[in-house]
Amino acid sequence: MLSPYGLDIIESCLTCKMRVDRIFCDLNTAALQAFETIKYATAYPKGAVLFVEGQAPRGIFVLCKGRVKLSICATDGKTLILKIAEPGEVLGLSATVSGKPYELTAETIDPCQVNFVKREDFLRFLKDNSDACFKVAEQLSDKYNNACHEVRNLGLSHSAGEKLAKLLVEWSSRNGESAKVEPRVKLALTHEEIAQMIGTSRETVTRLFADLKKRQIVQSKGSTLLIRNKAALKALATNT
Amino acid sequence: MLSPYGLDIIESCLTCKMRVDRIFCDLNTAALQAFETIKYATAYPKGAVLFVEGQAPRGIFVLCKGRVKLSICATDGKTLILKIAEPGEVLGLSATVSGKPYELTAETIDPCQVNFVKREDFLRFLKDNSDACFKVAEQLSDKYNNACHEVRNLGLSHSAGEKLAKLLVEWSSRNGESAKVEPRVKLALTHEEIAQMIGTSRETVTRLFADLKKRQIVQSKGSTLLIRNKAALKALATNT
DNA sequence: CTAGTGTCGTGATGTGCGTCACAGGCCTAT
DNA sequence: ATAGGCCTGTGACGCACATCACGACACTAG
Repeated sequence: MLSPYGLDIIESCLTCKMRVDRIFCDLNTAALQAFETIKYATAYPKGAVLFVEGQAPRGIFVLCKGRVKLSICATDGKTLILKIAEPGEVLGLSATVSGKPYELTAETIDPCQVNFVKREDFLRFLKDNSDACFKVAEQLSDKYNNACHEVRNLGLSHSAGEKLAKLLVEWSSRNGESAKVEPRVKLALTHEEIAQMIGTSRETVTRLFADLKKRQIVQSKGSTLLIRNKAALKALATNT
Repeated sequence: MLSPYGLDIIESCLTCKMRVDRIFCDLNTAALQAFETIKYATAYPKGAVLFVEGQAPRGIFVLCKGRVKLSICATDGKTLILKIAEPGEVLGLSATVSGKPYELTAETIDPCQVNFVKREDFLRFLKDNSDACFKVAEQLSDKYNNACHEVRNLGLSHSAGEKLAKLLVEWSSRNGESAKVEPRVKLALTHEEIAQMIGTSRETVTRLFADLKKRQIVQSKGSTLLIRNKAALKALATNT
């Protein structure tokens, strides 16, 4: 089946291939079937907003395909991107559990497929499935962990360069850490967005990249970034 | 009973007076009794370290009395205080659930009474008590919420003054928001510690306070701080 | 009483980076 | 081909804040 946005739709969580270590995808069959009955499989185009920071929680969004940008935003429009969510992640979980407003804004940056579950349905589901409930706790722990890292990176860095180096190190180690080939990072974001991830200005990011290139630490090749000297990058990430 | 540190010990969670809206204190009796059997009631002097960031999780610490400073720390010794935990809070929860290392360091700043529960015992308890499991999810959501606020404050402020104002507004609204009396804040922390809470230097905090006093926005009276002009403070907290 | 330690207050100095301003490159639309 | 978007690159300028380096209290210990 093809969605309106040119996406192969994953029909059912029961047959979803990405079950390994995905939340809600490795539950027992009974729970999965219960989940099937309450979820709404939906598709979004690129640039769609799943929820906005401050809204009352409508429910959870299980991301099956595509990436979603999670950000917070100040009154003056200044934006901070917290993370780019990948398939398998559950969005809006903590707000849905606690009943407090969504803490962040979620916006698709690819065409996305999403399973939505209404809050009441989801809470009932949790009450009935203690396994799922425990999984939720685990997932929330992960999110908390993530947020702590974010705080650490933002709060304990001495310079913008350090933050950028940290980000690049993190990205490059996510994309398969094979010691042999030169690590490379797909730059899917603009300088503006990178700036928003490390809490600095676009111009500073541009300048920092220029500096890294001049010092032979990285080298850009189209839209991918080769990391020529990972040791130096790591030094920048911890030092200064 | 009196502890080694001059503390009245709360003997049992079954009779604990602070049950209202405290996690684990408003469970059903069966669950509470199960909890009783696995918890270790312990007491710590001021300055004791409950756990250190990076340690493998030993278990959870339910804070019953006293305050605990939660912080993260960079390799160079720079420290960021995330929050001061109050009685009723569960510390080390997310690490214990996920099995990942503690994200922060917890250090008592008062003599404290704490109920400790070993990780294996706690996980077993959660499997057997789905109510408790749900409460844990709620508590984790709260923590996540908190962390998001921290990120917002650190990442979206334009100046140190703005961050300090935010902190003061938050403190003053916690201490009973009675519109009539002039709001006041008990300054239980040194300038150094306040600096660590907003990610700036001690000298900057001192200068900011001097400035606030000169502008008649606050006024210090011993170790408490009167807020003479809350509107102006709030303006500083959002503006600039 | 004096020495020692922790906290606060304040000046001088340097710099990282935010901001403004503009120029050039690439892509789509018409 | 031309125009109008986005994006990247660079220079100039100024200021907020870190850092260093003091001196002044307050409090405890001996």
